Amino acid sequence: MGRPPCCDKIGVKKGPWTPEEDIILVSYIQEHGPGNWRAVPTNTGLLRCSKSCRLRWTNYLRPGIKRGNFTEHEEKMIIHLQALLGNRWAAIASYLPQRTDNDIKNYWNTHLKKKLGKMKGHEENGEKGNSSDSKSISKGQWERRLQTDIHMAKQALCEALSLDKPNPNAVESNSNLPVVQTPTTTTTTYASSTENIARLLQNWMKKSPMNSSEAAISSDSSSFNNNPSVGLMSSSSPSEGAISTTFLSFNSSNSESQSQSQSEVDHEAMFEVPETRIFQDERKPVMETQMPLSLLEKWLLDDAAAQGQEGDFMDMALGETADLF
DNA sequence: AAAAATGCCAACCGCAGAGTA
DNA sequence: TTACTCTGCGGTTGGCATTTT
Repeated sequence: MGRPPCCDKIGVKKGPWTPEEDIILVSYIQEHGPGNWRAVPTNTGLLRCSKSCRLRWTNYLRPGIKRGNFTEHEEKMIIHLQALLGNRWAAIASYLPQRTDNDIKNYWNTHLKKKLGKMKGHEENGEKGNSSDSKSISKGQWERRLQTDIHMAKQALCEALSLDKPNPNAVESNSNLPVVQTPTTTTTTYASSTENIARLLQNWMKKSPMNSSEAAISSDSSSFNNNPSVGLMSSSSPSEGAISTTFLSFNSSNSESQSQSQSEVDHEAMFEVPETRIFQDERKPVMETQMPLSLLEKWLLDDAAAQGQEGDFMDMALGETADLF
């Protein structure tokens, strides 16, 4: 018996989402929280498969997503992370809390790959004289890189496990984070759509007998706490107080790490509506939103420094990209 | 101004792993 | 243990937008 299709192809709509569909989906998630995607199409009447709903939410409708141009720093992050992690876009995206894996993947495929390709070509032209040397070096570097990747994976695992405990450095290191700023003024065709959604959503909120925060509180608390670290804070007692604490922690973590960027991000104005911000980063563990860059930079900088024999890894990684900027 | 080429990105597809009965 | 469902992930593609000819 073959694998059943993820959804019944008959009667399932495909293609771009309409603002109306977005509203329905957002409204539903606002009430029930993300998750249980299987139930979404049946409960909402959307003629979409569950996968499509999830994808739409995680890649587009989820609050806290930054759209538009990538900053120089984000570019560097992606390039370095791609060198470290390969095409594991979800893992890379976890270090760029406001970006989706799809976004990063697209950006890599459309911009950075070419950029690096050009760079490489340029370097090869410039270094024709000692090409044999560089070949042998690069071979050795590849071996070292593999070893380093393994080492880093181990280290990451150790660090991730240790992060289950409260990390006093997390907030502090967070303050050192370069603030990711993007003048997201890109106006896509969809922007107008989201504005429509914003308007309609606001109407919906006004009309709704129960305001959104109440809806959020009255809904299943676990639905907001898909991520384990948040769940730890409130799952033991899904009381209103506990949930409020969770929301506060959401907001505080965001305001600390993203206050500047948040204020500058003008996209998706609808999600600046306070009620909806409770969704912030529902997909990303708080741990990651609080200290993604510090951890990464720790790898990038400390690890190489601590292991003198592998110091050229960073040289290589940075050297490959430094001239890009 | 129109056609062709290229770029870009939202969305789809299929596989794999985790969870569950 | 097994079969099944659900979800997440990465690769790919279709179609719209923009640029070039």
